[in-house]
Amino acid sequence: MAKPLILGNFLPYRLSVLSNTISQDIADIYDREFGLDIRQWRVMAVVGETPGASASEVTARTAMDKVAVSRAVAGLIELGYLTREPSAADGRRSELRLTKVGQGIYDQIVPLALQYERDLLARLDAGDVKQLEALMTRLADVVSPDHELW
Amino acid sequence: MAKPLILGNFLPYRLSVLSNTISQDIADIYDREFGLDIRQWRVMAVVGETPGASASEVTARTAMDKVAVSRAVAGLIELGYLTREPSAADGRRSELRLTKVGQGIYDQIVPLALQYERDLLARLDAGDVKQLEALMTRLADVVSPDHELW
DNA sequence: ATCAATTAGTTTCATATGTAACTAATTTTG
DNA sequence: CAAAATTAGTTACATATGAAACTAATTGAT
Repeated sequence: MAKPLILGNFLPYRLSVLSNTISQDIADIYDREFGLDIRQWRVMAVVGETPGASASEVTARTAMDKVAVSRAVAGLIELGYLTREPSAADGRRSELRLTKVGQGIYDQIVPLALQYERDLLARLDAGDVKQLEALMTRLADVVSPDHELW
Repeated sequence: MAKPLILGNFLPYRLSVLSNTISQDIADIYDREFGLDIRQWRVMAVVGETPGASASEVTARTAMDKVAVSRAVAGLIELGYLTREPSAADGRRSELRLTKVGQGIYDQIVPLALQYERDLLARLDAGDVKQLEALMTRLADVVSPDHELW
């Protein structure tokens, strides 16, 4: 008989369930504490890292599509967490920056996110964490060998 | 200064991008070759493993919600890949089984899926694969310690 | 310099999705 | 055993999502 497929042992499935569970856990925190969805948070994370980034830079660095970025940005401006200024150098682009309020939110979320990550990794010892990161890097390289940003 | 958060180094983010990329790759294969979406395929995978399973068994074993299972089942019956018979023991349940045609599709997909997995893991040596599985199991146990099915 | 092609970003539209409400069958409680 | 509570599954509704069309600005080609 041919080799059977047990969904629960199938790596892509397990990875998907694991990742979705984690993403949902984190989404619940962001939503409960700050009323943000994951996409909005990702935009804030990039803009917080790189003030003045444009929407297309955010798109390139978040694996989000440009429509999703556009909507997340609109929502964040609406909330008063982001500003958008036309780029002097290129009239098509806008430069995104956190407002004072947005920076305050950002400064609160970052430690929460890092804490979540620490809690997650607390069950693994330091060597395992290194190993996990190496494995993920290699897998990411297999599935999207052209992408050098992550 | 507080520790910064670099999205591209943040494990939950990396996991999400990796998993979504893999899921999308696979979804493209199923869609192109058989016109199935991921949810339909997952239902077929469970029913193929466990003929006579009910929709709620599928729900429990796929991390899908019951509405998604209901719709996937309806689509598969429509396609002629699945049959639904009321359970003699419990009139609320239906027993799901692959049709001949559905079984033929299933028998074609399983090797494709396993091949994809093999290709993915081909870059890792056998010890790394074991390690990856162990790490995923431990992480899954951290994020959903109550779920014993995966 | 002008026209074509590309890029940034938004809007539109059709579909996908999840929550909640619902029906029907079963189990539990008293 | 009758009423209440639970469970299986579907339907309805409101929102989320992505593909494609669109506008505006820039770059490239001639």
